[in-house]
Amino acid sequence: MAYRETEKMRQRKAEVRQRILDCASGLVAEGGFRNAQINNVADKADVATGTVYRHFESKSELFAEVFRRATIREVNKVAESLEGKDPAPDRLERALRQFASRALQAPAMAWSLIAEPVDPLVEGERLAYRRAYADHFRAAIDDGIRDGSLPPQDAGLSATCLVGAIAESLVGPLSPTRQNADRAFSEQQKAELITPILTFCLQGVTGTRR
Amino acid sequence: MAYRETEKMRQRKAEVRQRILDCASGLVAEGGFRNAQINNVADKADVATGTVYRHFESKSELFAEVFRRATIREVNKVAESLEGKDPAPDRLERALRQFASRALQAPAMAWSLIAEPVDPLVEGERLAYRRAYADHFRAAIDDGIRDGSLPPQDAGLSATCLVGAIAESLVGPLSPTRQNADRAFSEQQKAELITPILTFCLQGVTGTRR
DNA sequence: ACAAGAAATGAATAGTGATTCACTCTTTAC
DNA sequence: GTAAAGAGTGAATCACTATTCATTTCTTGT
Repeated sequence: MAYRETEKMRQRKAEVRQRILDCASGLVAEGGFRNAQINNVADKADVATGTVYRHFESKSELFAEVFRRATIREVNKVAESLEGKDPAPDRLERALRQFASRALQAPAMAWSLIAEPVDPLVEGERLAYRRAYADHFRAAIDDGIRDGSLPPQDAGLSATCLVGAIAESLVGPLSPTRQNADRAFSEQQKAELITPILTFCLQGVTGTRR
Repeated sequence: MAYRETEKMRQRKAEVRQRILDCASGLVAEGGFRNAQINNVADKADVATGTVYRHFESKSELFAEVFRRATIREVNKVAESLEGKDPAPDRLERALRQFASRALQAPAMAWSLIAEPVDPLVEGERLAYRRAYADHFRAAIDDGIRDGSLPPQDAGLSATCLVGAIAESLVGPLSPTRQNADRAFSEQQKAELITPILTFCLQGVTGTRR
C-alpha cells in the first residue's frame, strides 16, 4: 500500500470543493444561473473543468447545492426573526420585513432565487425553499391561533399566501430588466415598497385593519 | 409580374399558422413547454420543420405567442368576473375564485402558465400576464377605495399581492410531481383549497374579518 | 527514491435541438 | 402553357455546453 487519504488531503479537497461552490455562487450573484457555465466556474475557481466533476455529480447537483446554501442563510434569518416571546403578529411582521428587506439588499441574487428560470433539479430546491419559509410562518401562525392573538385559519395556506404575496411583489422591482438591477435600493425605496406589502399580509393573517 | 398574394392564399397561410399555434398549444397542455420541440410541433401540425419558421421568427416567438393566447383567455374571464355594479369586494371575490377555479380545472396548462421554467422571452410574457391580472384587480380595488367599500391602500401593490398569494397557493397542488397531475380536481378539493385562500386575500384587501 | 494510488487536467466528445437553405412544389397572371 | 414568385420541405448544419477519459501530476508509505 502506498497512498492513503490523509487529513491534509481531506482538507485540501474540502477547500477546493468550497472554492468551487463559492465561485459558482459568485457567478450566480453576478449574472444569474443563466451565465453560470461549468467552464466559467472552473476558470473562476482556478481548476480544470474535469475537477468540478470530481467534486460534484453534475452541473445540476452543483447548482442545486449553490441554491440550497444561499437559501439556508435566508431562511435562517427569517427563522431568527420569528423567535421571541412577543405576540405572533409582531413576530410575523418582523420576519416578513426581514425577508423583503434582505431581498432588496441583494437584488440580483434574490431574483435568481425567487424568479429566474432554472433547470428542474434546481427548481426542486426552489420549491423546498419556499416551503421552508412557509413552514416557519405556519408555525408562528399556529402559535398565534393557539394563544388567541390570531383568528382561526388554515395556517398552512395563509403561510403560503404570505410567501406568494411577498415574492410576487418583489419580482417586479428585482427583475433584471430594470437598468439598475445591480444597485441595492435606498432605505426610502425599500420602505415605500415594504410598508404596503406588510399591511396587506398582516391584514390577511389577522383580519383586522392595520 | 406573375404571382401576387391572393385572398385564398392569405387565408390558407393563416390556417397553417393557426394550426401550428394550436398544435404547439396542445403539446404544452399535454407535457408542458419542456417537451414542446419544434419538430414535435411540426409533426403534429403535419408540416415540415422549416414551415414553422416560415410562420414564426423562432421557437421563442412561437411559444411566446402560445403563451399570450392561452393567457388572454384566462385574463378575460377574470376581467368579466370583475364587471358588474355590485360592491368591489364581492366582485373581487368572484374574480379570484374564477382565477383559482379555472386553474384547478386545467392543472397541467395552469402549471405551465404559472410556474414552469421557460425561456426568457416567454418569461417576459408571463410577467405581462401577471401584470394584466394585477391591473384588473387594481382597477377594482381603486373602485372600492373610491366608493368607500374598501379602505385606502396602495391598490397596485395589493393587487400584486393577490396575484402572488393565489399563484403560490396553486403551485403546490398543480405541480406535475403529483401523480394525478392531469386529472382535474373534484369540486370538494377545489373548495377546500379556494376557501381559505380567498379568506386571506379578502382580509388582506378589506382589513376586516371574513 | 520508488511504486501505488489518487487527484487534476483539458482537449475531445457527445447530446440536444434550434435553425438554415438548396431544392421542389404551387399558385398566379398573362 | 409558362414564367415569375412565393410556399413548403427536411436533411444537414450549427451552436452550445455538459460530460468524459487518457494522460499527467501529486501524495503517501516504505
